[in-house]
Amino acid sequence: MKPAWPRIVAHADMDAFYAAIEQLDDPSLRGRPILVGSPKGRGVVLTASYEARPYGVGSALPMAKARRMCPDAIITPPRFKRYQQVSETIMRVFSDFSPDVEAISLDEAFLDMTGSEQLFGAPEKIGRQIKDAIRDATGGLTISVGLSGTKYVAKVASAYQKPDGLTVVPPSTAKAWLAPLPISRLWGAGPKTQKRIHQIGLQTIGDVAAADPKFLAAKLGSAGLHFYTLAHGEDPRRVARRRTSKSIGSERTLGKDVRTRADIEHQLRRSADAIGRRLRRKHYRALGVRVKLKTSDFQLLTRQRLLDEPTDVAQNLLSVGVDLLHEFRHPGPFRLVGMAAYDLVKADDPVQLGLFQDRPKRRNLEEAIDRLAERFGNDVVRRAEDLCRPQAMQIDTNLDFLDEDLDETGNDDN
DNA sequence: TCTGGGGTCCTTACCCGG
DNA sequence: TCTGCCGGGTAAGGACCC
Repeated sequence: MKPAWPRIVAHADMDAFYAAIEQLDDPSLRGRPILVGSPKGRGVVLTASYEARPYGVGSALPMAKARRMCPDAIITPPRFKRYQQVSETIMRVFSDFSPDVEAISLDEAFLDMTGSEQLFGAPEKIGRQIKDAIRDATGGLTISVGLSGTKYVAKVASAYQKPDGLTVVPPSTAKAWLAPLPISRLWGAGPKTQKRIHQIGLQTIGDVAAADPKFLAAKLGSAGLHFYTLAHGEDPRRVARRRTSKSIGSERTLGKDVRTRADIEHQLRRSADAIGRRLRRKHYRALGVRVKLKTSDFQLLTRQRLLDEPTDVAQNLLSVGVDLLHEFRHPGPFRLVGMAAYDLVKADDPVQLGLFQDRPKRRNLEEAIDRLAERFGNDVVRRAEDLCRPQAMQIDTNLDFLDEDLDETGNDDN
């Protein structure tokens, strides 16, 4: 069988994930409008069931407002542990279809299906089988699937006929298929950017495709060229497994704004404890601490600092955080207090840990590995890493050869 | 009772050393 | 020695995504 498309990318996205799980677990909720989110406090709707959406409610809407718009809705607090469980189930299903699964969130992933037609048939058949497998594995949850030749088009396709949708866009027709869609379907263009694009007179993705790329770059910066590429149905990004986290944070919007140093420090301690626990569980250590305060008028302020030594101890994070508080000039009050650990190194990776003081070298190493992963696949690189680690420990004083490798492969990007 | 919490990436400003 | 320029690194903020 000859491959019909050069690449096959699937994007699979669960329908109203949290709300659908609540309805699955409690049959009395089925067919009724559900809002998942905290019923009290200053929260927002995390997910609205499809029965609630005709009332105009959806994700990110303040809960208080959503209740007014949809008074009959049943509000259920989120059960993230349960969602995590179901997520593991669906990710396992995805991995039955492809070794290259890129999880975007709990309920959404890209699957590189290139070369799997012998196994699963044509793209449409692949999509059907994914949908069926998810329904069987979860006990009835539905998923929407999009298939095309690039991540971007697959992503737009999966949203095209939600819920329970299946949309196949052959790469040869991708550009024409995208053309009539509104700017809001440009992945990466949020409210601010959409407004700017409208202001330069463009309404549809087709308008962006037809525009002069130099004009787009002048108006939107590097994002302009990116959108131009997407609008042509092109997207060089590969389906790639997430490697390592860049930061781990914990923040909380308080029921009541805080002003005193003691109250703020109390919140910081909560965050530091949570972050420390997650760092240790995931075997990370942090080399940077960032404190975040949001004023009552929604101004977001941050202060950060690099550490001398990597840590996963809450008390260490906290003492830096408390110290950083002195650098904020704003008198408050604050509605949110948060903290994040950044510049993470793997505690169980002696190479990374040994290099912790040499940030540039560490970054080079990470970049080089990413490039290799892109070229040869994640599994090959993982195995190579395992093989090389003991030897790398011996030569960790000199990793300049990696820079040379990067130069040689530098042309492959385009 | 009007605006979450988890992240990522990009831009800009500034400092510093060569 | 002074100045300008450049590039790297860090910090702060902003936009975006789910």
